[in-house]
Amino acid sequence: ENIFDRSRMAPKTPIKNEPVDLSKQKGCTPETNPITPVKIIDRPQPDPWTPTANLKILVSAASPDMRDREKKKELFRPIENSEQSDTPDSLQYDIVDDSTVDEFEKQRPSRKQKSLGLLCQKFLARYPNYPLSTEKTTISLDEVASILGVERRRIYDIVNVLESLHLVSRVAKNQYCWHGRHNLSQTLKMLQEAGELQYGDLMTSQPKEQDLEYKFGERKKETVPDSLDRPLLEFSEPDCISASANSRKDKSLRIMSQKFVMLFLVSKTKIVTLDIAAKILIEETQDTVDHSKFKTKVRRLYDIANVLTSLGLIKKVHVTEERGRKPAFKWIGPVEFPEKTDELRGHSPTSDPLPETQRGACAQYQTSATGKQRFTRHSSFNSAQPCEATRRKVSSEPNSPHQERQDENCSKMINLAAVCRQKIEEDTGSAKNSDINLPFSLLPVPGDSDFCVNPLPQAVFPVVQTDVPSFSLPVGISSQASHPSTPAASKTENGKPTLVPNQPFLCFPSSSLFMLCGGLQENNLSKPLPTAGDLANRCPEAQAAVPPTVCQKRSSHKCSSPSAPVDDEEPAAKKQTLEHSDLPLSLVVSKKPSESPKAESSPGRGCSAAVHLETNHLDLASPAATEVANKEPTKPLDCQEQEKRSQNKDPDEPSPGNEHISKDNANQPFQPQYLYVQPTAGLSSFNFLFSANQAPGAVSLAANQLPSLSVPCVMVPSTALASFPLVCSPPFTSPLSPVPDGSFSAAASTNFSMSSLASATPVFISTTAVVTPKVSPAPSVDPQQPAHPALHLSPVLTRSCSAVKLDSPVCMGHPVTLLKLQQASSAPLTPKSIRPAHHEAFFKTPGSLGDPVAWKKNEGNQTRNASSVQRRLEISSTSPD
DNA sequence: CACTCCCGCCAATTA
DNA sequence: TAATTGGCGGGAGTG
Repeated sequence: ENIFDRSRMAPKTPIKNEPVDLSKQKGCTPETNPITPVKIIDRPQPDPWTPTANLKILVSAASPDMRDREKKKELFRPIENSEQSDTPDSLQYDIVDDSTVDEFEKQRPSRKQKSLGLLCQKFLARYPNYPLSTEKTTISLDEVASILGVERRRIYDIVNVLESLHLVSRVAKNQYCWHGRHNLSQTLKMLQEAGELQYGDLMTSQPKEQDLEYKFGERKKETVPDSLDRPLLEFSEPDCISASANSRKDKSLRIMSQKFVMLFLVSKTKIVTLDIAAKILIEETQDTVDHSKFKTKVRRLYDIANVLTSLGLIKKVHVTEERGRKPAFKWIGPVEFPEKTDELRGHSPTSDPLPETQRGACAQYQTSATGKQRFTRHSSFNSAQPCEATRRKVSSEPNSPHQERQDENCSKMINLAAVCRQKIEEDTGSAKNSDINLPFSLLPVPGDSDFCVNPLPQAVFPVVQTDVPSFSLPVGISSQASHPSTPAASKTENGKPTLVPNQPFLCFPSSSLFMLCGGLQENNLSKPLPTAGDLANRCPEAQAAVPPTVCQKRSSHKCSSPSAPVDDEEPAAKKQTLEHSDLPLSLVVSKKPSESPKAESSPGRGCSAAVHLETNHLDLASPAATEVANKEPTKPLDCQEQEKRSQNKDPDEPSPGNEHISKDNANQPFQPQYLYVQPTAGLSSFNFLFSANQAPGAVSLAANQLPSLSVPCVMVPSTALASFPLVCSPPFTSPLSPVPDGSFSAAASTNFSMSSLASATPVFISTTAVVTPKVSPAPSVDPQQPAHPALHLSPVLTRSCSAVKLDSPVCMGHPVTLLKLQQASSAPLTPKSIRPAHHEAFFKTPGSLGDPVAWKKNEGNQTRNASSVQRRLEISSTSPD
């Protein structure tokens, strides 16, 4: 601390600048340090002020290796840091900028500055949310501690929590492996499931947490106690089997963290008060609850909460109960994945996705995106696991061979998705945690897909048909789609895309394609949609309340995908509803959350994908959908999702351009259509593509004119994509027949719209976005190529697309680019796709600039702190603005 | 005063 | 035995 003082005095100014000082400090530090044993001395002080710079110096001195690492890290930081955004506004650009921060903080290291939350942010800033699979980042505790200028003990606190969520795994002594959030959704899902088993009764049964508390008190012991640790462990480390030795570790922060998260996931309100959590946790551990224990537990919970807050998974709120006001935390992370998917899933059995695979896939994809290697590393994650295994135990590996295959195929998609997510998240994340963070998760998607699958396939097509006469195939497609419903089978089958030659539709391998939704706003509206009605009923409020325009705007902005769903009459309503719900969501737990009632799955998704699905269901569903819809879960989900979306979106945001578009769209018959393809079961990680329905609008192309087709989104399962080429036939005259690869489906879809429109261009754009897919090998069917696979689809498309879109895609290298592209497309259509926006973004092609704007707005509004990357994207994409 | 939660002692584990 | 992990709770900072 003494050191700090000095640093304060003099160094307060940005530290970085002056290495010299640092060096000096070093010398000093040892002396000063004497107090603490060895380690402490070196690093402690310097850090505080200019954590990074000083630390680095110190570190470098300490070991060359560290230096190198640090350098590397630094390089990354700017890009990766998006996370930071959440917290410190200033930080956004560079974490590195400690200097900036320092200025504020320099003055004195107040306690806040030393907070675990802040420390965690710094920590997280050093690593990408969605690291490319290729490189594993290893984390050296000593190094990090020195860099961050804290004692190791603190790093343990952070790492333990992160580990509980599988964001990192311990490889060896002092060595941790950074995984990022690729598996987060999966992990959360697991936790949710586990939580339901353990706490479900309590949480669910009780309307309010308060009640829960009471109940907990009663039940705690019963339900929780024994199982707690074990299950948790398992959850936490699905991969790894339960920890071998439970000893102390079991009860530690790691477990507590998981349990704590479980409580959120199980809670309807998504709000958990500290005292309740403490009680529950204590119970688990022990029956006797000493006051002291309680206090200790609460302390730990604060520690955990700080880390989770830094991750953007929860935020602090106050719950006012009868008793009084209590400190509590609200879950603002994704919620959907787990639950209900099962129901839907029935079909897609498999999907158990292996986190690993997903990861690998993602990584692969990314690489591919980069344009380089593709699949080079599936294993990366796997390897990671081993690490964990070493540490703890190895787990059984669920993975089956097929999964791997899928992985490959899917991986592409997944990667895209992952990339998109990252981008999105980054973008949004900074601004807003809640929605942003995990919008898509590979996992969730699958689940969604599942839902969708049943109803969707058929429904979708029909819808399309309704909307666009041109689509002759829809039916056929739908049939195909239905097949896919069974994931496993499909895979084997895959490869064969069903093509409908002239059809506007895309054909996916049965397995691959789940849903296609077309939303026609107006037109569709007219349609009788049983499902929609149902949906609407469910969320009647929303429907009524939400002004269409608004929704559209949002949708356009945010995500095409969501919007797309909206397109359909119902969807819009839903969206609206969602919005409403979302908006209302307030700290107060009870109220809104309740709405989402069960949204079991819904919430989380965050993923646009999920949304899509839902929407799709609704829309598509009309026929089948209704049935599906009937399923309670689905509905709620939809609602929730919508809500989420809505949340994400700000109604206000309206990007001018987008708005226009959206309006136009609204006016126009556009129908956003989504195509959702689900990967085979194996995919658990899914891929989805969205085509932006928005595209039409977004594109500005004449999209407005073109209203006829807009295929908002296409989601394709990775597998589908990869293995099967999707075929899109040009709906209309324009024959797009060419089929984009699965990956492209989105593109293809867009194309349709485009084609129909005549202004193929926009569509193409989307395609371009798709381009990334090319990464994937697509076995395909399509002639398309790697280079511009999607483009090939239609001649027209090819031209425009290839030329234009592709180029834009150039950006591809980074996910960011992709996003932008997507964004562009999105704008117009969907009324609200709040969340979806993300998705949209993905899908959106550069061409549709308008959308990007929307995005920007959305994100920008939402997140002030868009990460640098985000900004970049936005900027580039947003040019329109 | 209550809420947070930093800090670091010191025990359990591990190398 | 030394080092690493990490439980734990005193007590300080904040409002």
